[in-house]
Amino acid sequence: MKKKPEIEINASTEEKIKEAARVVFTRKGYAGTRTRDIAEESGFNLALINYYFRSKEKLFDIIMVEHLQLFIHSVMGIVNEKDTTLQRKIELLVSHYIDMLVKNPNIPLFVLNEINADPKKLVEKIGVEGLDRKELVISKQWAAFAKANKVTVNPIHIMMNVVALIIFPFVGSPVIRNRTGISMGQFNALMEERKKLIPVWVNAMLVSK
Amino acid sequence: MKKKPEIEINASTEEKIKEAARVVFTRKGYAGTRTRDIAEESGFNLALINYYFRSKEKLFDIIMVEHLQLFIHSVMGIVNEKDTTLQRKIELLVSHYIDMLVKNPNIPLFVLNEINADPKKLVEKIGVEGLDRKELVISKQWAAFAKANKVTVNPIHIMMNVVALIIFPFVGSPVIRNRTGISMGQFNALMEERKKLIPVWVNAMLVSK
DNA sequence: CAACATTTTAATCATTTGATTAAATAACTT
DNA sequence: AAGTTATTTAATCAAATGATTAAAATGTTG
Repeated sequence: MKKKPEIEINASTEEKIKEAARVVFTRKGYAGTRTRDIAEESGFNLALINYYFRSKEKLFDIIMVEHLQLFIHSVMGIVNEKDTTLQRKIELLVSHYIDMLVKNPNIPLFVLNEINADPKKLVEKIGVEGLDRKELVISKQWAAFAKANKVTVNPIHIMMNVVALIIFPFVGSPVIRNRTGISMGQFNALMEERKKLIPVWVNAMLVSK
Repeated sequence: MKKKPEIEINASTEEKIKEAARVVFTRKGYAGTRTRDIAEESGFNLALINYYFRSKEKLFDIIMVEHLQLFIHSVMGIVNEKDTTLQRKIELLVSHYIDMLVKNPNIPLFVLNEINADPKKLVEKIGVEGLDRKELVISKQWAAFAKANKVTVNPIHIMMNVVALIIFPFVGSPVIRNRTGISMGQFNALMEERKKLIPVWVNAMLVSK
């Protein structure tokens, strides 16, 4: 027989192709990516891509699911902690996501795009349909906080705002950099500042009337 | 000779094709759009598209420039008013943009995408390189406001935040709707609320320390 | 209506692109 | 080393796609 293949054919080559696919797909999107681009980026022959992943779409799905999981799984850990306050969770989420986005600034636009292209296709692939938002620890914390502080605003607004303040600068980065003339380094420095600023802003929103 | 052609060949057909192109490009992006999709959407033959616009790219450029101008020109009017306060300008911008986005919810993702695909190509096409931000009325108003209220935060943050709070919900709409389960109608109602909320939130940010 | 210009179409090209195949090379096992 | 399996490649296919062409249909003018 053979030793162990079966599952892991050759982690090295396969991973190189995936990495190349990640780069190209994330930069150009599904429709904008040619299988040949991935071949070139990976340094391997075109047929290799199909040998390992059967089709462009299958490879894409793998990359996409990994991105989404990176996005979602980590958040669940924070959001469902029992002994972390609502405010502290926001601080953690902001800091955690900005760190991640500074390293992978193209992910948000890519993900938003492809979700937009086929909303239902992707939701099922990440296994989050099953969770009831109302059961999340953070939901209960919000309810308690809202009651105690007489906050009447729809929590969806707050959710949108937190996510918007974190993600939007990365999505709009080319426009922002062009309009303001700041460098990539300066941009990242601003993002670093936002780790502290966003929680303060969100707090200010909550107490504003 | 001929009557007046030269410039306006046939506004009706040409405009129908442009409208179809607008719809398809905005929904699927440049790479995701087939010239045949536009033909089908417009109801005309494929060759007509090339007859009127020579190529897919030329047609795309026209649509894109129109979108960007819709986005930018209107803002300039508001931003450069002499007799409107900073706070009032924010109210006007928010209200104006949300109205526009409720009608054209796909524009932001489309524009962000294509700018990302080729940042320099688009900037030149809208004729905004020439304007000096420091000379804008709103910039001076900001400087005065910041001094009077001892606001030290980089105004780029505030700019990003205002734009983020306005635009992000539309970019993230599929995710938001999926996660929260709200309908399109409820979503639009929330956007309507935001016209009043965002200025309040921005104000709260400015006075927060 | 005749002559001409404009508008629209069907048919066709040449590339691009996702995918397959068959064969060559490398790696591993005994 | 021989035999077997895994990996990689060059060559090729079929469908999709942007674009062109030549001709038909429609409209306009004198």
